[in-house]
Amino acid sequence: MGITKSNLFTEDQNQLAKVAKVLGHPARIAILDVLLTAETCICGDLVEELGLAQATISQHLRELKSVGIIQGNIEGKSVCYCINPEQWQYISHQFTKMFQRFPSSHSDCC
Amino acid sequence: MGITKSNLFTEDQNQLAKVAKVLGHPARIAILDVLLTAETCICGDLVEELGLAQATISQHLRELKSVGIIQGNIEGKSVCYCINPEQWQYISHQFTKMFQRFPSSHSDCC
DNA sequence: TTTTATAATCGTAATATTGCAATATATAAT
DNA sequence: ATTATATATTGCAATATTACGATTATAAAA
Repeated sequence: MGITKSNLFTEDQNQLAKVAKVLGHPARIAILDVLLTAETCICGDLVEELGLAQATISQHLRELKSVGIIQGNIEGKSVCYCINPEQWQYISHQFTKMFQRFPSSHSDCC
Repeated sequence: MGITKSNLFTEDQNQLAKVAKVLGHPARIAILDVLLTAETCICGDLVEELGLAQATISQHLRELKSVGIIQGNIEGKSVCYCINPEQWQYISHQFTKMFQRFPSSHSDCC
């Protein structure tokens, strides 16, 4: 086994899970933290900021790009990464929609 | 390797990533969907609703419980699962806080 | 007590993820 | 053209996850 049975679930469920999975690593949250904090877009300084090898950072960046939440633009011999505004909003909305389905005024159930 | 270097990151980053990781599987999103939809708390009907084996569902439930987002109460010989209101709110707030750090009126950067 | 029903746990195979060194690629500088 | 710098990709070892059959634990029912 070891393979997720995506066919059992809806498109929405698979998509939300995929984004959550990408957010499910502290290095990737840390990368987003850096991109959110820096007023200007940070490039490969990420390798110095976080204490991971260059190859590892590059891999995490690729995963973040895979769900479109960040984008990278080549700038000379380095690459400038930043949040992708549209996709950030979209993903934010998807999570918010789910969280809001549970009324905040809900007493304990079973 | 294969082991996440949690020591490199902040407590907040590790915690948010941990919750996101738990949400990062469609079966677990589907379980939350069921719990959000059912007006009353659903128990092991989850096994029938989703098409996964009982052992697999039980494992996913344990992971959801591990971050406190759901709770299970023994009811006779079955177990009633439901959303944990306080933790749901807390987790919702953590995600919202992160998403709101990026101003919605942000033009493309680099 | 024995049986039945429900859910958790154990053991295990298949697959995925994490991390890094080494290498490849691409652009800038000399 | 050669060298230096920055990033991506490849290959691989260690570890984690997914899924399920088999077993165990618990409690209701007979």
